[in-house]
Amino acid sequence: MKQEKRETWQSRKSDTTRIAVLEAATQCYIKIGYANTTVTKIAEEAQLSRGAMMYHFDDVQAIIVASVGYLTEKRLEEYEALLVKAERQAGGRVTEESLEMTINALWKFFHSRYHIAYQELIVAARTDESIAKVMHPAQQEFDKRIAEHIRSHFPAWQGVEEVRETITELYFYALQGVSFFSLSTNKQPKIKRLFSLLVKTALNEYADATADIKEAN
Amino acid sequence: MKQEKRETWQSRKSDTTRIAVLEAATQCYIKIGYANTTVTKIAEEAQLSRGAMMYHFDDVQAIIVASVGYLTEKRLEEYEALLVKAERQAGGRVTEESLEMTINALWKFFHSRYHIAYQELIVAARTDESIAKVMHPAQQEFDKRIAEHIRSHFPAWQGVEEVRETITELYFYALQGVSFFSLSTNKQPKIKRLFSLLVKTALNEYADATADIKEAN
DNA sequence: TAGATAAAATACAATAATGTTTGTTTTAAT
DNA sequence: ATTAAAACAAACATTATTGTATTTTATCTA
Repeated sequence: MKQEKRETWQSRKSDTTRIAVLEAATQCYIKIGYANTTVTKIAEEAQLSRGAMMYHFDDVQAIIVASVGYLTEKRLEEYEALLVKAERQAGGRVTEESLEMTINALWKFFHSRYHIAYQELIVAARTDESIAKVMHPAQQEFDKRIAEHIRSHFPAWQGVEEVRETITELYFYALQGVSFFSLSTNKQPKIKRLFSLLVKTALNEYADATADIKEAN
Repeated sequence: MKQEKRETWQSRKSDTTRIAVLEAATQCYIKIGYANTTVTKIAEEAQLSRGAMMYHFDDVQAIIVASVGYLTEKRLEEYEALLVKAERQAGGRVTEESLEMTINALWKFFHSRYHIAYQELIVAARTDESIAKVMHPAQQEFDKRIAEHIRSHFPAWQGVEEVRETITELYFYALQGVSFFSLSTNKQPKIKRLFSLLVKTALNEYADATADIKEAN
């Protein structure tokens, strides 16, 4: 009994309102944090009455749960935009410059609006079953899409998938760590040194892995 | 007009109650998250009336702010216990085994009770000025103590401080990233691969740096 | 032992947050 | 033009949360 959804005036209006609410929620997570976010504040931010909001979402949980999907999507868009741009500038080769660009793009990603907001939900998910329940599959989907993206945009690593994956993980974890730590300290960590090491590590691993392949032939 | 604090019955009782409250707060951060923690829940967890609690702390903020100091201290204890133990088993050398032990100790640290609780406050500090105000100096103090600890317990890196620092940062950021990501996914990342790479990287950097020094002589 | 003080519990008041109900406006369909 | 339904707004009731004031209990000291 799947309802045919026509493109009516209402459905369009409803969609824009829903998005306005989710954007408002995002803004609340960013500005006042998940812990201080309330339906009232979200409604204010969306310039909407609470009643109107609750017409589109049953309760608070519904908004939060919808936020997970919304932010996952937005985050993916942001990631792809940033990394496609970096990749375009860098060309397809595995060089110091291209790796630096990749790292800088990742850096931007981990400091972007949507990721900051998502971080709040990640933390909330640890102790909130209903968030975790939607976040885990969403994160899996996200990982899958990222993996696809890397596969198709970094063809130089073809044949050394294992190494590529490990380097990818290292880069993600390290930058997530930097981004997170920067929340608790004022001092700028010596990012450049760290980035150089990350570049160097990738170059080494890549050289080793491709040498192994040539050797095998 | 500094009041001389004698070791009276009251002062002892007061101290144990304060600690009970801070432990209860910690437990709340861990079990229900910072966002859902209330004074009522903390009092329940501490098996204390709210009135009694508010006798020791002026308001919620006071408890949270005190938590930062308490957790910083506890976290440092935990860190030192774990890494001294690892270092003792590993001996003073820079080997694959010793680095693996160090990483495993760090892994445990980043998954420990107190660190998990502290993570909640790190996130809260981003949007709460009063928390950030005490957290930033606390974190600086923590970093300083860690640096001292590493200096005195990893003498093999003497003369290559720059590399040691960079590796330390890499290790901290990467493991913090892993710990944080594990909140949003069920899937165990391929930790072993990553750890191997971290070990390899440190060994390479160490070898390079010490070779440079010998060469210079 | 009586009075003073610290610690803890209880009771009270004010506010904030949520969810629900009811009412109003706007668009779509007949 | 009238009716139905969607979108939104406003008002209400309930509960949760905080902070404060008051009371009780326990310990110390003169």
